[in-house]
Amino acid sequence: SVAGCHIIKVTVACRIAFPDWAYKPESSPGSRQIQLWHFILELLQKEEYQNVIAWQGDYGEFVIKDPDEVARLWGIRKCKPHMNYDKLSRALRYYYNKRILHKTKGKRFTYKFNFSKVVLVNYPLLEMANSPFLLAQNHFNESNFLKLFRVLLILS
DNA sequence: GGCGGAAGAC
DNA sequence: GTCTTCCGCC
Repeated sequence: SVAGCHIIKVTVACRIAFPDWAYKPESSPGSRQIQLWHFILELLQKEEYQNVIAWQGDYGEFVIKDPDEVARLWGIRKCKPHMNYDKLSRALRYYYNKRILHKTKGKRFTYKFNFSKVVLVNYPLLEMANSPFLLAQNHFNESNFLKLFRVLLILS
C-alpha cells in the first residue's frame, strides 16, 4: 500500500495501482455479500442495461436512467423486495465520505466514481503494450476505464 | 431530487 | 462495517 493506493500484481509482467477503497482482500469479513458499488459496475458493464444505467459525460460519470429499475434489480440481488431509489440513493450518499463516489451537481441521477488515482504501474503485458490499456498518469478514456474494471472485477 | 442524522438489521 | 429504513429539511 503506497500513498492511499494498493498495488496489485496481476501477472508477473503487469502491476496495477488503484485506490484503497477498490481493494478488498478475500479474507476480509463481509466480502461474501455484494456491495452496491460492485453491483453498479456490474450493471454498467452489461450493454443490456444501457437504458437503465450507463456511462455518460465525464470519465467515471454515470447516469441512472431508470431509478426504479435499478432499485428493483438491487432489491432482487439483496433479497430486499421493498428497495426503492430513495433507499438506494441513501446508500450511494454514504459513499461520499468514503470517497468512492460523489454527486455530479446539477445533473439528475448522475454520480461519478473517484478514479483520478487509478494508474498503471510499470509496463503491461506485451500484447497490451500498444493497446488503449496503457493509461496516462491521471487520466484515461472510457474505453480504458471499462477495460481496467474488467480486471478489477476479476480481482474482487 | 438531494442531503445527512438516527436507529437498526445482519 | 455496509447497508436498510425512515424522515425532517432544503
